[in-house]
Amino acid sequence: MIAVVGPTAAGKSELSLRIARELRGEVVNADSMQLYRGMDIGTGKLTAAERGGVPHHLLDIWDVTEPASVSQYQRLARAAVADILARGRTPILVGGSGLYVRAVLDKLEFPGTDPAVRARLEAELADIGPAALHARLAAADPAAAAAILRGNGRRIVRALEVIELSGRPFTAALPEYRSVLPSVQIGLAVPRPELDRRIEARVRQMWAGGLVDEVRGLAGPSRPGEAGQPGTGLRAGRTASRALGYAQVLRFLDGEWTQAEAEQETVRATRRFARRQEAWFRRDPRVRWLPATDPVPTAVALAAIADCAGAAD
RNA sequence: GGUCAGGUAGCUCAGUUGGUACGAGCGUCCGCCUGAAAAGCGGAAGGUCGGCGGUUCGACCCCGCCCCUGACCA
Repeated sequence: MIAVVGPTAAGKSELSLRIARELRGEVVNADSMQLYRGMDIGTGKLTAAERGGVPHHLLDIWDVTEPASVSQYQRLARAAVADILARGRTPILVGGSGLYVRAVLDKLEFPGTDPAVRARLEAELADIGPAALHARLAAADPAAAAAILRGNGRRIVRALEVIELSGRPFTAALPEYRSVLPSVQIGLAVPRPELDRRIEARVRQMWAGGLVDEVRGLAGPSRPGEAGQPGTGLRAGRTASRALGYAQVLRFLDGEWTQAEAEQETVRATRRFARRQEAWFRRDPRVRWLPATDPVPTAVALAAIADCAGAAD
């Protein structure tokens, strides 16, 4: 299979469409936020028309109120890939969510989770603070404690949860990159200044293109502070409400920020995100990087794919 | 022309009764990342403290002049 990765605004979607047409491929989404129904403008989701007949899988599978789950995504995405392969077509995994890409491509297994245990640990975190929990983790699983920074409450909680549920240490170290099936990863590289420009332009386009209305619609009628009925829509979503653009529009709607501030914040946050994406993919030695020229020549991409395919692991 | 306030990290600003700038936030760069990952966490690099001269053992903090910015008065 083929994967197209890279930072936001690099042109992954556009390139994947052309590759799909050339190779009789079908796209499998690996963008954590495009998994949400109704989150279209802000996630840069291609419209049905833009997809131009190329089948897309794993878009719009979750309601904005549902928390995301890499594990569930992994199951569904792998099933989609298997199905595509079974039909003799080429799966093209496209997205900028590093963990999600690896969940599909690599030998990754996620230990279980339990809402009750999770809730209890999170309450403790809020109560006792990350340092205390980290100390407990150190006693239970020294290796995990060493790998997780003492300030990272989120990961400490998860580690403790896994230990409690499995009765075994939380194996935090995921060293080698082992693919479960032959694959080629194409990364789109954009020079920083250019990337920053693209991001700003993209964000402005989203705001001009109706992002505020989209968020308003997803947020539903209830507003915090207003008569009861706490979050029925986007605000109730632990994951979706934090998405780039959406979180900022929400704060604008709440009067916390002016529209201009929210927009600027979105640009800033997106740039930070793009750097994290680059860092994530950069360390994967299997990624074959191509300069993300405005349109990446289809021939160049295909040549890179063919070149890598021979040595695919 | 005069008065007052201010000129300290790329930006916004703290700070020192004169003794190596404890700076902070943001930005930048880098790293981490196993069921929230567009999230979460961490590290680093950046300053001749506006310029010149003076006082002093020693000045970013005192004095003088100059330059710049803002407000106000004429």
